[in-house]
Amino acid sequence: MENSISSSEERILDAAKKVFHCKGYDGARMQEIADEAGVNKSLVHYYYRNKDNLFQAVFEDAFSKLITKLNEIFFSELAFTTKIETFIGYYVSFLSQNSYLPLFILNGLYEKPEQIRTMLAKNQLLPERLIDKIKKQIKDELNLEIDPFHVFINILALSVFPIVAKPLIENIFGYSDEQLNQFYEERKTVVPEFILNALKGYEKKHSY
Amino acid sequence: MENSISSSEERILDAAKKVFHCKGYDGARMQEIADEAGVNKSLVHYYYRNKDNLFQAVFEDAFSKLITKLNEIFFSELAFTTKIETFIGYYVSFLSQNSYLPLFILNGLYEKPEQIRTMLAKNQLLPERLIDKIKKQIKDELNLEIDPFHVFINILALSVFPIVAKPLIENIFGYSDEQLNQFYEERKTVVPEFILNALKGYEKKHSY
DNA sequence: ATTACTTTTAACCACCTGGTTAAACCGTAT
DNA sequence: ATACGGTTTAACCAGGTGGTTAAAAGTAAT
Repeated sequence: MENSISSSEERILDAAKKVFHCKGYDGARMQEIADEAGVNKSLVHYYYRNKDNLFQAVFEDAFSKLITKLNEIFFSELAFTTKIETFIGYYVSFLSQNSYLPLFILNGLYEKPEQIRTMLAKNQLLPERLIDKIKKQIKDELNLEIDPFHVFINILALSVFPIVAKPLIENIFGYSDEQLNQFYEERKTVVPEFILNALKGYEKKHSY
Repeated sequence: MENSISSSEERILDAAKKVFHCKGYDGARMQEIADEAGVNKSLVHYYYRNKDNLFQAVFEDAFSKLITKLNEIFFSELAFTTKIETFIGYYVSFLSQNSYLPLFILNGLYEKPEQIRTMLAKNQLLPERLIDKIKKQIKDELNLEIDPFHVFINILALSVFPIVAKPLIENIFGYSDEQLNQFYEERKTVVPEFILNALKGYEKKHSY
């Protein structure tokens, strides 16, 4: 019973993910989602009252998928350098296989920025703690004088941007799918190396 | 005469920029653009036959605005280290004052990636030359063994991502407008420092 | 078989969308 | 004055939009 009940509902959610991820909120059509799920359009409204509700379900799923793993890795007991390697390895892999996700999320955050904190609460996340953890590790393990927040954003930027800019890289430099995947594969080692090299530069005292 | 003719057309284009930048192609309404420009909707169709045309005009403007300056700086005769500082300083400034632009462009590239090369041609840009130039400078001036393409993407990532992720930073870390601007201001020095520190790590021989 | 319930559908609706058309407007040269 | 060119507008349209409704189909207990 539960299987057949949720089967339709799940198929609708899966269909909604496909369509919303690719076309965004405004570009998505309820009819297209219904077709993709192989059900009547009314059934979509039956399970998710309206477009907003359905979109939010899709968005929360995507957001928590990304943020949960991030949180998990950064709160683990790994050494900071290992942590960076682990994070980038995982994120570049996951994002390059779901390359539509980050842009989808960034767009959603622009449109409804107020709901971020609600979502953080739902996933029991406290960003301040995360920064504190990074700060402590940078100081205790590496003895660096650098703003941990900039480090965190840099790690994120170097991992996420190349995925978001996929069509740019693809077309400007005429990369094939294979070449692009190789490029992402390379980044799993290049980026951690790049970051750790950068951090070494802060071992001595610095002023800015 | 020319002033009054172009006045309407320009006001329409300006209005279209505002609306498309914020709401994207699908979210934008021709009526809203007309209202924003203070003209009848038919006049929008009179000057720009249809929505696609108008959007393309807006997109080309935004794209060339960003790519032209990038090209100019990277092809200048500055030393590579100065070049990085100049580029990041300019881009962070420009983008933080036009924070909707990069996401707008990235979305456009996802939707119509095939037109990138057309646009590059229009602006007389050859990406291969750009990478060659960077490659030569990295080798001649700094004697580094590192893939110049990754360096270029890293520079771009560290400059652009924090702008694209503005609502994330704003809301996750509860930054006010002032704090956010200060954060961007800091990045003008932090990011070049970070990159140059990273590059130093490649001065000796490396293998990967 | 009947009942009571959830799931699924076809038909429908009010509204909005991009786009068209034909007429009005306006400056200017004749 | 009027005829002519580009400019601007009101009115209109076909097709699509999210969403509703009421009836049908399925399911399980009695």
